[in-house]
Amino acid sequence: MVKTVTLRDAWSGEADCRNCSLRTSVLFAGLQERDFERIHDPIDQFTLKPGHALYHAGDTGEFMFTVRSGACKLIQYLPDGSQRIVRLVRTSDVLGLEAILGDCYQHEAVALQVTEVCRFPARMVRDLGTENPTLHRELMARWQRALSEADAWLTQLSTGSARQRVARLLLRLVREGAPDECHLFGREDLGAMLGVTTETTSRTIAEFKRRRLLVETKPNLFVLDLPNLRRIAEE
Amino acid sequence: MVKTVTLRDAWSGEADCRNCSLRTSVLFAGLQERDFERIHDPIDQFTLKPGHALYHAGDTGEFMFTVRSGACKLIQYLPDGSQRIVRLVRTSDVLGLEAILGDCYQHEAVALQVTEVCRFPARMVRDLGTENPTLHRELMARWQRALSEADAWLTQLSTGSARQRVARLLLRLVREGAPDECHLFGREDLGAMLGVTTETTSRTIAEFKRRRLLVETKPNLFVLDLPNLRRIAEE
DNA sequence: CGACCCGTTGAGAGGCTTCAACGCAGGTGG
DNA sequence: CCACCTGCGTTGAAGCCTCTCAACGGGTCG
Repeated sequence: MVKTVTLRDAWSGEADCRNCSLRTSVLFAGLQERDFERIHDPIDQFTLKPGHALYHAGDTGEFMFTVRSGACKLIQYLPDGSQRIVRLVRTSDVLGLEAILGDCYQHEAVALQVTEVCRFPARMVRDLGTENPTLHRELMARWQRALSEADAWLTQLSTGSARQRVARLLLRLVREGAPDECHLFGREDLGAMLGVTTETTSRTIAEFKRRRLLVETKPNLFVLDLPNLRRIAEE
Repeated sequence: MVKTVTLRDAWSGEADCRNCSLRTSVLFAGLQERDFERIHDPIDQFTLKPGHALYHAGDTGEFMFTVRSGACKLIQYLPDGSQRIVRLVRTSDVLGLEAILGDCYQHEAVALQVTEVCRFPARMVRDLGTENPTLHRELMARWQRALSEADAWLTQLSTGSARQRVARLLLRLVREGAPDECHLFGREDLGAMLGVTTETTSRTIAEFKRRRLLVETKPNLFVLDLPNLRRIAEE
């Protein structure tokens, strides 16, 4: 299911951070011109196909990544072999923070869609971070955000009935810009995010569709009935 | 249930960080003498009784805390009013990391046992951290540890049958020094950690006791049958 | 002694899982 | 070009697990 791909195959060019279109929202937002001059290692861009892994749990973490577009799931495996998705990483999020500490990756990172990422050496961030207070702060903020996300997954997506969980997940998947639209992933992945089976997920979503809480406009693109979904999520 | 206590009532003295018995394992492990000279604000110690809150979600986070002994639960509430325990904080752990960023507290922190904490201003850590690479690194490591804990709670304690969850929680509660002993909390708290009801938790633990997987030596102190509990946890 | 909290246990209902089957789409190969 | 296969979403039926509501006993504290 998960294809192990050499990143060589996915290479799509060298990044130009100074002129990055995400420059304001990205980890390096606070860097000045003199900081960029200190970046000597090349920063590469990659394009991942759905199902392809960016890294595996236990790999030595030499690199960190910024997601430019698309989405990745962070997976942890249970002793019995089943998997649980512990977080989603989307545009402008950072992958592999643990590499700064020299830890190995804690999850398997797998693309859910076509996903573009920038890769940079963790050592570079470590060095810049000790001298640049803005980056230092930004790093802590990223960790805190990841932690808040983790807590939210526990309280919102792993608590309550399957119907509530699905509703809460749908509401979390909408993005600014299209506040009532939502792109859905495969039922198996949704189930692994919610801690329920594929069948239960499918049944619940099918029921939502029948009740017009979800309307499929294009394949896998849904318009949400926000008020009623919120009601279900909270009841 | 949760008593809101002014910390004034729980004050138990001023800390002497230089001679702290936890000095080597605590956030300030890397501080040098010259760093301590820069600490002018007093660092107070408090002793909390079970059920008493250290801070509430949404409070402005001015302080951080180190747990010297005991244990606190970090609670988040769901829209319907039910609560979920998202993490435990125990000896030498840090509470309120988010305060460094100026965020308000994300959880309600409530003592599960008699708990001693040291309180220090977040601003102090922020200032020391920007100039002290060791502390800087230690802070990131603390965040990473919290994140790993959060992921583990999701995959181990919120996945699988109630029997598996209880077994995994028991195995997580043993501490170095007494590798097969474990102090249990109230059934309601255990349930809130596992995402199951009080009754299910009670039934499961009672069943474990009947099957001799748990033997109560003192009130609420249990000796564990590690091999068999591991088997249940992983099956 | 009575009130209360907490852990335990029972009975019934409901929800989720499990196992199985089916249809549909896309891709492959004859 | 079409038959075939495979992956995925859906649906059904049965069984099990967990929740819900309720009751009971032991302990503590006023």
